[in-house]
Amino acid sequence: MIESAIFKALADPTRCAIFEKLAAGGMNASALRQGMAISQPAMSQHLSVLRNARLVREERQGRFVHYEVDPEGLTLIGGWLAKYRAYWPARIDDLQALLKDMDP
Amino acid sequence: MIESAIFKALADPTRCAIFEKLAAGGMNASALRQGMAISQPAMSQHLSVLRNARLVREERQGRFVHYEVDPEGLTLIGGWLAKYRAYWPARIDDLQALLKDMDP
DNA sequence: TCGTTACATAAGCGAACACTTATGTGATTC
DNA sequence: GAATCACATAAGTGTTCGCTTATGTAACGA
Repeated sequence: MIESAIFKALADPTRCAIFEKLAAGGMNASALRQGMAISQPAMSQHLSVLRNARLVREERQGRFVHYEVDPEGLTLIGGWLAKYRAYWPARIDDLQALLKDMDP
Repeated sequence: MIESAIFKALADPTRCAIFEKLAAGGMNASALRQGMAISQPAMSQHLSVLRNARLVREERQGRFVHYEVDPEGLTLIGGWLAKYRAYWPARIDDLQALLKDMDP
């Protein structure tokens, strides 16, 4: 099942934090480690999982690798969520308000 | 981290399938097992995980327990997704169209 | 009350997971 | 071309996960 793969990628708190950090701005793997008690191989493995889930994408920049949020993963989750819109609460308006609040 | 808990609940393909089945209509645990090669304790454990993640809620009906989708979990995912709306693709309109398509 | 039904919980086991240390690979600098 | 830096990969290990069988509990019917 494809959908469970992307959820599995987000099932780990460390990967959630990495993704959240990247959402605040793309950066390379070393910069990501700053302030996170995590080894270099662990970070590399987490990024690999996030990349396979299409939550993150990479771009070689010399000897650095720039990582950033891949909108594709978020779209996949959005699509999954949309399948169950019938069960969204009446508070869906609240959610839309939240969406507006999140606008830059 | 709270958000990773709900993703962990959906990280298992079997639980994904259970949730999807419940989304098509609430039913009891025995009915859920129909057509799914899964033992009774396994089903019970999966439902427990989904319930703790607020993806599913239960209601005692005699000696049956009726399970149904809990909108709360979907709202939590929606809230998580909303945090990263800045990274939603320009195709967000496509998603909204998809949302409309999903309307009953 | 006795048996059955519907479900939950306990305990144990193999597989997957997240981490570690060690090593490999590719790009820059000297 | 040698050393170094940024990162990936390999191999090993403790923990977690999802399953199993066995047992417990609550509700119903005879």
